[in-house]
Amino acid sequence: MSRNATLDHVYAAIADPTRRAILGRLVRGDTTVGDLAGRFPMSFNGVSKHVKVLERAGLVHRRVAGREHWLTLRPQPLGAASRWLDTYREFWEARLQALEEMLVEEDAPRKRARRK
Amino acid sequence: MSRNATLDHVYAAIADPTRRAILGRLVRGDTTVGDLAGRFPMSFNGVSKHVKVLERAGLVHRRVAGREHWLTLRPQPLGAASRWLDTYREFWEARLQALEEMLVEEDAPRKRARRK
DNA sequence: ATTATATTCAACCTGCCGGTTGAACACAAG
DNA sequence: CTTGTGTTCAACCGGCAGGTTGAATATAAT
Repeated sequence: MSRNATLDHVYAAIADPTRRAILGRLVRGDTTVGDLAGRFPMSFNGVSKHVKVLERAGLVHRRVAGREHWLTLRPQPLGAASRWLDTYREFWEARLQALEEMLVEEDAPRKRARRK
Repeated sequence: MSRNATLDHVYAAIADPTRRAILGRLVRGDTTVGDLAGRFPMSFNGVSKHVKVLERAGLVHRRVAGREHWLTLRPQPLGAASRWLDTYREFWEARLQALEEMLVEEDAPRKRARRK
């Protein structure tokens, strides 16, 4: 339950394109809030809030250095998120649904006719 | 851009524990809205809304049969979600961050002292 | 000391989310 | 045709999310 709360936060965090873009920048190295703010069509405070959401989800670590706040990617929670998705991997990989539909809509009528 | 909108919907959909539980039920076979409604401490309409969110994200397909609505898991969008996460896999697997921190907080002071 | 820079905090707005209730609709069964 | 069942639709509510602005805070530069 408390673990699920974290999973909630992580998925909610990466559901926003701005925040995914921030992670995309952070994966190439640490940076500051101000640097990020310059990269998005949004107020400084808007970006600052997004960073806070990522922090709450455990995806970003903040290190205060003088008046600048340096941000580091913390990718581990993404590992947990990916592991939950893995439960379903076999299902989308096999794509049994699509195959089954083809059978239902094309072959099945023939099969039924044959059985009769 | 239009693909990202889908990714937004998928992550937002699986950020809710009730919806993850619905997917967990659906992976074991098709079922109806009413059946799902019986499984959660929530009104029928509450569950119905969650199903609609999953549908919008392309994770559930609805087939109307008489007065019942049968739901099928559509796992493909989870594949897209997982693929985006894969970009970060190497980072959380290597866990270079944790190692680096240990160095910074333990060895680095000694190193600095030695250099002086 | 004053000014400029990097940032958060607080308040506010709009709109969506999770949830409820009550009505309406569609179909099945008597 | 009437009644019961499975479901959506519409309206509403409290709260949170994404965004803005304005002020406050802390540090650096002059």
